[in-house]
Amino acid sequence: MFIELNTASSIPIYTQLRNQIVLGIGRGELKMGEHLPTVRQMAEAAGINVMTVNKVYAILRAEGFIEIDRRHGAVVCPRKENAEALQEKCSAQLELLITESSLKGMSRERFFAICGEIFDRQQTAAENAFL
Amino acid sequence: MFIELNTASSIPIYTQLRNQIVLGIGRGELKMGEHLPTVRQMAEAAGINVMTVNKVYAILRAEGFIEIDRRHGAVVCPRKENAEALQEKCSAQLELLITESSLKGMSRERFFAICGEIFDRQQTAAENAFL
DNA sequence: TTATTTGTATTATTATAAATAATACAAATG
DNA sequence: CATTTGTATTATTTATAATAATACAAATAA
Repeated sequence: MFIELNTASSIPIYTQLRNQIVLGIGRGELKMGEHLPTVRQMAEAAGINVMTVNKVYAILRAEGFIEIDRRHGAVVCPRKENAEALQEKCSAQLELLITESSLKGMSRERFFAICGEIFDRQQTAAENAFL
Repeated sequence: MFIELNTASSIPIYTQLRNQIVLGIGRGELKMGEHLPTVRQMAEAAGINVMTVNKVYAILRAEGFIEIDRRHGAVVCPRKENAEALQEKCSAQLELLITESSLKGMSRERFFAICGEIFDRQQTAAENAFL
């Protein structure tokens, strides 16, 4: 699980960290039931503050991507609670993304090809997660 | 061209306005060559500051979605300059979006169906733009 | 038991960004 | 000439991001 934060980016550190953990789950680098580093470990490894990491873990828990055990830290456990809310958010983002892409000349076929590649990668990752 | 800003949202006003204009172009509500309201008109209509609108127009120009004529205001004129840079940004966002969606139980078929609908809507919008 | 580690709550401080406000100015228009 | 355009400037207020230094209850391991 590589974490790489860009402090020069306009994207807040806690958002970058949140996104990379979600991507790590999707890629299968973080498997179901696996433990994340403790907030203090993660903070030291990433060179950021403990409370920033704590904020990220709290967000991921609220979003239903992890559960938090006091003693053993955060555990990867994707739940499907707020599924509808998050799917609506995704649809709205998709329209913006597709609009930007197609205005910049990306064809429908190329867009679908990129989506297909991403889905394929995640399917194999999900299969490996149960070995 | 409806502009609806949510000042209670965590998304900055200037980002909301920028996104809605881009979506308006994609939907064909803003046609090629059409004039946007002047910064002062837009500011009054949306109930926000002139400089906030100016910031949005400057961003849209830098992204290649509009051109700015000093006298007649902003003109819709999608260019394909920074196409590669923006397409890479889209790909990165897509991976995050697909990861979130599929972890929340959205199937590949459903995701592609949503994308297809959006593309269809934009194609008819683009056709109407040349009538 | 005792000592340690966990997530978390609290409070304060600094730095940055967002948004507004009040002007002012050059360029273009009528 | 007077007006309107985008834009530059400067200042101020507000909100957020991030760090920092503690502290504490709960759980674990000695």
